[in-house]
Amino acid sequence: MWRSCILDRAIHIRGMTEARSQSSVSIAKAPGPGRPRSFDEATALEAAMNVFWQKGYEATSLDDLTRAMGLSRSSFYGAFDSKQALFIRALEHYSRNGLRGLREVAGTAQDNPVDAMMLALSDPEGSPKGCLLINCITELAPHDDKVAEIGRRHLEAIEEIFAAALNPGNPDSVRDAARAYASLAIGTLTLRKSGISADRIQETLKQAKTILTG
Amino acid sequence: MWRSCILDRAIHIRGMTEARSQSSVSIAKAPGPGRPRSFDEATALEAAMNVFWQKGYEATSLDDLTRAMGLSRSSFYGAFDSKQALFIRALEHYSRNGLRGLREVAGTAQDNPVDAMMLALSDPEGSPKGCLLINCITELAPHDDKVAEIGRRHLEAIEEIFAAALNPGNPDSVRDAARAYASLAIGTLTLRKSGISADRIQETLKQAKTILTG
DNA sequence: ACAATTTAGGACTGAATAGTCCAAAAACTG
DNA sequence: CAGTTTTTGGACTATTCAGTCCTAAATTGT
Repeated sequence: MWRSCILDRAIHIRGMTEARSQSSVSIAKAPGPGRPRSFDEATALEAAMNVFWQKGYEATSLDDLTRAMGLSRSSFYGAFDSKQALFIRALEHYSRNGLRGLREVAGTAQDNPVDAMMLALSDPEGSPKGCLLINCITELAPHDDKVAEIGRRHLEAIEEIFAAALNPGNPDSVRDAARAYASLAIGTLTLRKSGISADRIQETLKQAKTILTG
Repeated sequence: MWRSCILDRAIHIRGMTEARSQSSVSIAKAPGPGRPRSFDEATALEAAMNVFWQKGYEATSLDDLTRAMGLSRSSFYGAFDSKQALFIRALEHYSRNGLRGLREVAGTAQDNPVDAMMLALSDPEGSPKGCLLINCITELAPHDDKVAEIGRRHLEAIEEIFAAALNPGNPDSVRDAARAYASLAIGTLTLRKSGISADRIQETLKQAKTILTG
């Protein structure tokens, strides 16, 4: 459903048969008695994630969320405990999907995984929404330990994928280089957000590549 | 008064003789009749800037601002028209000071201006507050044209300084390389914000340098 | 069909928000 | 000193915020 930034290529796991669909985080609940939910939790989570992605955490109101998710306030608080808790779940969902997508990119383009990863991460084609997690690190990490930790883990995972692509035999030897590549990708996302055209980002990456490899 | 991120090394222009001190943006007002202000506008602006820098725009309340600036609400609205207007002035103040500091760094370290700029921009020593303008681009640029424009101009100016340092004779020929350096610096700020230690940032920059120059 | 159980709708709450207003005080000018 | 102008403190307002609560509706098991 949501494209842009290959880091988060959809996949959108629907329920296996019908109603057992659930967020990959929470354990599926017994069908039990009582009125069944009229919404899909995973879909709602994804809708919420997109709102956070577009507006940031502070600027997103509960009305924004319930509107986008198609939920009443009761259902919202019944399924997700609070704005904060939902936010954390959205971040984790994003990170999980993004890392899977990135590994897929690195694995598919075995001729030049680093270039493919740079292109996917900086996402020059997509809308300049940036990366949700980087947005949130910038907005919240200094004041929210949980966000900081999720962000740090996400970035470390990206570095690890870079390191494995740079030197599969001995990834530890290229940790700093991997971090440099990650920094470059992150920087281009910010440039893109400031309004610089996608073409220029592409040129910048190409240029960086020729400098980096001599 | 405010250190961290050399991009914004203070300088703190106080009034020339005594009371004529004023924000470098607004024109000094005639001393005229009436009760004089009990605060210095430039100092108050700087205090406000630091609050925005620490908390971001949305998370900063008017009480936060007036407390930090030492102003009553009346004085606040008398001197600055609104939270938004003050914010824009703070951003412009920051950009002006930061670019001056960066030019100074580039000019002083004539043996290796690029390295000096990278170090100053990524500011591994300072607290991980990041760069105010980059924070704001990430938080607001997609929804606020004015912020986007200030941010874009700031980044373009940084690129220009890099280009001049890379090839003083023909800066236009190294525009993309300059942008690559700027991206790298921006990326390290985000890494730093996520909690990665200053030492690792230094190592990453050193590594990037050896890759970049062969 | 009936009791048990869960969701849904939306009114409601208390706190926090940006911004306004006014009376009193403080300074300059004549 | 008197009059004018400006600043100041803080009370006030209208709106929005996240979160609660209660009633009605929908579904299950027996």
